[in-house]
Amino acid sequence: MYDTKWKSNFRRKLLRWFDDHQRDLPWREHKTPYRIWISEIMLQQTQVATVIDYFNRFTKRFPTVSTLAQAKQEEVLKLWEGLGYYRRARQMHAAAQIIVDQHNGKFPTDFESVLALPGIGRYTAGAILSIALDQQLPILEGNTIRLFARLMTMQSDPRTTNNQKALWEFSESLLPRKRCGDFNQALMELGSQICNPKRPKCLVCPVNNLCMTSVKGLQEQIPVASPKVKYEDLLEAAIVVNKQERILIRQCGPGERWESLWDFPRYTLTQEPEAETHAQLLLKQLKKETGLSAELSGPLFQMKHAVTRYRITLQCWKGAGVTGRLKKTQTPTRWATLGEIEEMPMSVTGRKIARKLKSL
DNA sequence: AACACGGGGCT
DNA sequence: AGCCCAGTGTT
Repeated sequence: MYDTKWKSNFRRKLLRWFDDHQRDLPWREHKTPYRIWISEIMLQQTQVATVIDYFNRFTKRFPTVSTLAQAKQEEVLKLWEGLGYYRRARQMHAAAQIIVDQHNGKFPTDFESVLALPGIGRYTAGAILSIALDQQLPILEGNTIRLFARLMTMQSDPRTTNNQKALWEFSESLLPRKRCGDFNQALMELGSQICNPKRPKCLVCPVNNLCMTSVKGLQEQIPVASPKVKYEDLLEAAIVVNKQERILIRQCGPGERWESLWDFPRYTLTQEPEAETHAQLLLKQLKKETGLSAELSGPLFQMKHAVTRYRITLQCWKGAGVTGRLKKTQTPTRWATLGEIEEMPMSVTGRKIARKLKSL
């Protein structure tokens, strides 16, 4: 079934389709390794539509490896604010400095060196070098997993180790000799525009007659779904502690969610006892961490959000009548005005709280 | 092999 | 309310 003739048909039809149907995307304008790198990191687990504005702002401010390498981490994170998976930004910044130090400021062009950079795994290394330099390297990610699973009529969970291995091999076996970058992009474009998860558009698919899943009508069965993650409900509280015009904020440390980002003092509440108890609990935590005493009026407002596998209800409290001196804390902590907070990289909920305060 | 890591778009 | 998204790194 996947003989030489099948493959050459597949390549030809896919590339022809791509020539006519590829979207205009900013990282497709000039395909340098640097620009493809930025786009690929941003696109990890993040949809194209979300990335476009971030990519344009980021490459405008940091057009080259060395401009990125020289930047303060705060500024890099600020441009990343809202994108999520902030480790991507920190690792990319670190990688830029490695490229300056160890590769003479030129983005490396051999697979092993690229793979060795922080934040770059097998997919991203292959994507950068194939798309920017047309190197013959396979890719495998969300779109292609689904596409290949259907082409192969894979009857078991494509995310198991064994099936991943088979999918990588399939991806490699499909590569054309030339136009590898276009080919890899075409695979992903087809996966996102035609071979989508729900109700794939097989009627207009350029390779529908090469796809046994389409021929047999098994689109809803393949790919086999992975076991689903269950959400856990969490109750958290954030405290807005005012002193004159300034508000207490802290920088999240290693091991915490939102590492390196700024946030309001935040605590997890075990269950939902009396509001009175919560207030006392929060005050005790605040005192313990910062040495500050305060009164609590609130909750001011509530918001719901989801991160990773948690559904979080966040109660925002307001502290008043602050006394005591801010002691040395485990993580950087400081008093900042709303104007200063605007300029700092914040967690998304921290940003929402700040905006809300501004409107009050 | 299982988890942690974010947030938003879409059904 | 789920599912999904141009994944990587750690345990």
